[in-house]
Amino acid sequence: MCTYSKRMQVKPMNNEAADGCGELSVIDSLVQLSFVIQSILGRIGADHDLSIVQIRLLGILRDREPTMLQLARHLGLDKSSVTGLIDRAERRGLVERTATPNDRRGFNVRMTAAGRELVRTAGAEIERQIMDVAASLSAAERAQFAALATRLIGAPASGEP
Amino acid sequence: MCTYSKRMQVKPMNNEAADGCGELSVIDSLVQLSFVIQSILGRIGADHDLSIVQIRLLGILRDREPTMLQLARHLGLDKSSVTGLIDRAERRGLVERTATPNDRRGFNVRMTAAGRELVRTAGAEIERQIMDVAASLSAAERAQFAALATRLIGAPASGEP
DNA sequence: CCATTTAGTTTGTTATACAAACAATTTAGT
DNA sequence: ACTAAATTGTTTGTATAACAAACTAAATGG
Repeated sequence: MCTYSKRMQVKPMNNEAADGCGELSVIDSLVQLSFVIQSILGRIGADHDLSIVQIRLLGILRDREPTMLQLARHLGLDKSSVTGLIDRAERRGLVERTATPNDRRGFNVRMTAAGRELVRTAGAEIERQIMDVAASLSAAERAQFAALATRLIGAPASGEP
Repeated sequence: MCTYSKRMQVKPMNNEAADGCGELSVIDSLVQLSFVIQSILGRIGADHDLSIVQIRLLGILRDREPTMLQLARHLGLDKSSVTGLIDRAERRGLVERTATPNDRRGFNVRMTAAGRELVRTAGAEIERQIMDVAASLSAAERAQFAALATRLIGAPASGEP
């Protein structure tokens, strides 16, 4: 038997690895694939002292300057968690709080030049490593995969409105 | 432009959502998909007071009784981290340390009945929610997706031997 | 102009992860 | 057999991460 128990693992225990296991179910393949990708993100993040949440933060700030609360919503975190997240990022000079025009309470969060630089290099590494994974498919298959995955992502995911 | 900056986000900021964005690149689709899945795992885990690592732990223990060190390797954690992980799981009665036959230093870690019960219910919920996501594809497309994903997972992922 | 929201921070608690130092065993070398 | 070296886990100290509840300051609505 080779399905269920593998679902939660990044890598199978023995080296009767992915192939020795035949075709995975959609569910298993989705879960395992997510761990493979997250593990790449985590490893490259760690190389640059970035957690996955920080990587996501920088990704969001790439073309936006949201308020703390907007960040909290988009990251799915409590606002108090975002305070700490931004504190640490700001201490490292990756990000800065700027005053908002109309509201003297809130800030907008903006990425600094240093932050952009870091995103650029880390992003390139991530791109490279994921491309390595994707290289096991032909160009046509990759396109097909991307098309299917895009539709999967489009699904409401059983949460918010 | 709609590719790069979206890569690190779970959900796009505005609701010009996934569709409004056209086809994602393989890289973007992989990263986003991984966040969708991880978010499901995280949410259901949270419902049962389980972190994603704990979910993985229970998944591994489903059909194995590894030593602490084996667990550390398979989870990609330091051995000292595993001590804490197992301590907490043991305190909750999900897991227990058992003596190993030949080595008086080490233990094997075994899931308890309570642990199995929890895995069963949480696993079913995860399965359901991921199936909801997968439901946006036809059965044939799901099979196709699973086939492609299985091959992606088979790729060495640029780490260990 | 006061009552209520709203935006963020502070405080306290818990989980998580690592590294370095340590204890107890096992394994090797001779 | 007996010591030296390696292995298995735990402990200790530090940092990040996340939450919830209490709190401050500013905006909004009657």
